[in-house]
Amino acid sequence: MEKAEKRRPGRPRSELSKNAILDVAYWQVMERGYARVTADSIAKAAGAGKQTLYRWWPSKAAVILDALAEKGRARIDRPQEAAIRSGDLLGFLRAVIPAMAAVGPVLRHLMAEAQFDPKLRAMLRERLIEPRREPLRQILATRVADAHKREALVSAIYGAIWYRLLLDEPVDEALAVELAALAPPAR
Amino acid sequence: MEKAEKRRPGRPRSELSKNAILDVAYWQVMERGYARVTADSIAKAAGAGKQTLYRWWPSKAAVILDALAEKGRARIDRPQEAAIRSGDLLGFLRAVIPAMAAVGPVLRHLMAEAQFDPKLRAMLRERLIEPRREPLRQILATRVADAHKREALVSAIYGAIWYRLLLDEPVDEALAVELAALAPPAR
DNA sequence: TATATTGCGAGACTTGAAGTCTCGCAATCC
DNA sequence: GGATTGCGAGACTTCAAGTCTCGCAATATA
Repeated sequence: MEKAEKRRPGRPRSELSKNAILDVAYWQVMERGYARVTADSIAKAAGAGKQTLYRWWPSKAAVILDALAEKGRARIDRPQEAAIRSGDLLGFLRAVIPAMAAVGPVLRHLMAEAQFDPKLRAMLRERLIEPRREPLRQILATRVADAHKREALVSAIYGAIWYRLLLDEPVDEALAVELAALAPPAR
Repeated sequence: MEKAEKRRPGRPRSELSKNAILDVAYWQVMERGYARVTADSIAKAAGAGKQTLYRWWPSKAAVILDALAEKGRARIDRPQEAAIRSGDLLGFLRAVIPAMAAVGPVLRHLMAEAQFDPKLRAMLRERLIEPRREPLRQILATRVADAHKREALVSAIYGAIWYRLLLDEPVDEALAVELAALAPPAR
């Protein structure tokens, strides 16, 4: 049902350009900072036309979000798997927090853009927020029985991290330790 | 030392224009929404020149922040005083959370702009964030002895509220109840 | 009163990036 | 071979932020 339309007439989408755009978006944003990356600079450096970018993504921010989500899958989610299986909250936070801090400047700008753009907000929730929230829920499942309480705790933990990122306050291992202590002990 | 320079030569700042600008900024942003308020629209409606606005504030966002902080003092801080004195965390959150939710759309946009502008970020912390954080610290003082733990809890509580505001998730009384339960009971 | 100084409203102007449009060429399907 | 869709290149449009300029108003000092 998805792939029924696999072969449409006309020239197919260039995977080469797609990958080049995502790659350039990621590196430019890391090296120059979000503000100094433009749709033009991405397209130019990727050897692509600006239209090609806008054909597949609705905005510049969407490209960067996509690029970050791509990289994140490999760099963030893998290291956490052990912690998730063993319900090790502290271990989980010790992996998540430095990873988020490392891309903090990008995250903060994406969150900012998302405030002006509901579509991007939905995309952000879907690609970055929710995928990280679910594992935390699993870890907390054995400690907090009530679903509402659990959800509030999820908001408190990720909320604290985002809050500090957005306000230029320390996002470090000490925070991981304190946040881990917020949850009731495993039973 | 501050007011020694009270009388400088030249025409003094017009308090009339200043107040008109702050007032218009507040109401326009409430009625039209942040995105549809421009420096021009504020100046026009306030019967002021755009230069007058930029002479006293560094950016459009700074005006709106100032306007919001002004109103906030009366509407938010007053009702909380009783809760603060009695160390009533739940009462405090029951006052703060609806107040923040009521101006949520403005808060979210200010936080967003602040991500692109370090000066505005400092102003935001100073005018909106810190003044609300201090009372919470006082309430928690009797419950959490360790200063680092207390600070983490402050980040968790306000973080959760902001996180939900920014992500369009419920910021309501239920959240107040759950967040209040995060703190250890008063001794 | 005279002069220097600073603020005022009005509005023209500059800037810069986001997003759109157009062109001629390339790759694919039928 | 014709229809269709994507491509790179780059011109073009749009829009709001912020600056500049002008002539006038209000204050200080002399």
